[in-house]
Amino acid sequence: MEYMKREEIRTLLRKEGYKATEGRIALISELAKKKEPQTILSLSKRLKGVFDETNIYRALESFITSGFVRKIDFQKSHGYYELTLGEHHHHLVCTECGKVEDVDVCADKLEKKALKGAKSFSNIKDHSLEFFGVCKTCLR
Amino acid sequence: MEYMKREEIRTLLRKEGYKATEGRIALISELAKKKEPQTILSLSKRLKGVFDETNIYRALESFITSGFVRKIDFQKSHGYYELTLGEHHHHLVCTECGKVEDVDVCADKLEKKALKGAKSFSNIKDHSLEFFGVCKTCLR
DNA sequence: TTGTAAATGCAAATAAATTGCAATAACAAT
DNA sequence: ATTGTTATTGCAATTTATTTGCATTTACAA
Repeated sequence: MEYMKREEIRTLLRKEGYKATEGRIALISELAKKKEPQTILSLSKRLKGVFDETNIYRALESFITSGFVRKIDFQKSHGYYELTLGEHHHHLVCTECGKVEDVDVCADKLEKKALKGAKSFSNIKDHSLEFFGVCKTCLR
Repeated sequence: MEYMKREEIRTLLRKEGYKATEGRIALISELAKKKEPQTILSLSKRLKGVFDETNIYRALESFITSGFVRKIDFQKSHGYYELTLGEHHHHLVCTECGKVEDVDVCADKLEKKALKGAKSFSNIKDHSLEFFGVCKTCLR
């Protein structure tokens, strides 16, 4: 994801059964602009006057259910959100400054293995995988 | 972790540079009693009169820094915490009812691989890995 | 014992997420 | 194009989660 055309976003929304409103289009557009996961606060600042915080919460929650947005935990008291369109990927996060870098590893195989060993589950829909360390800058 | 002796907890705290206070001992003892990650709310109910919520937050935060507690994301608006003593493990979580099952897979190897490909990091200290699905009970 | 720094409890503040509801907009069906 | 229906929105108010400040207390080294 780098940039998404308005029509592309409208199509996505309709396909998932949503009305293609300005607010939701703008939200998805903002998510698509950056490849790092974003906070509600940051999104709501950039969507001021277009889509308020309450609705960002509501939209993101439903998008997560639909499966094209993912909530990510960076060990903070608030969540981070990103589109799951395109290549699914994971992150390496600096525990000092919060810097985020994408990593090109994935737990697909582990997911299969985990499902095999599972007692109470017959399916796994998704997984989260984040790595934590101290970045080179903070190391001094 | 199943159960930790008082002296064992005191030793751990001292080793990590903390004063072995009743509150912290009780907190760690509660964490050790269950193998599922626990919420602040649940902990603070069980520690009523012994260690208040504020201090549970403070203690857990410092224990995370020390490395023997981990905060886990189950896609809720609040955190879950567990001891990382003993075998490090991951979870399979029901997105409907919140049921948690331990899984016996780990991303150790992926961690090494991720570090190799990392640009801004020269070390990785930890990782989180959670699987999400719908449990058999909720499937009806 | 006792001094001292760390830890605690309590109150209050801030931040994050959720809910209710009347007004509005999207879009399917005319 | 117009209209009716229903999802969606904005706003205000709540609730829940987390953090901070500070005076008092406690652990423990000396």
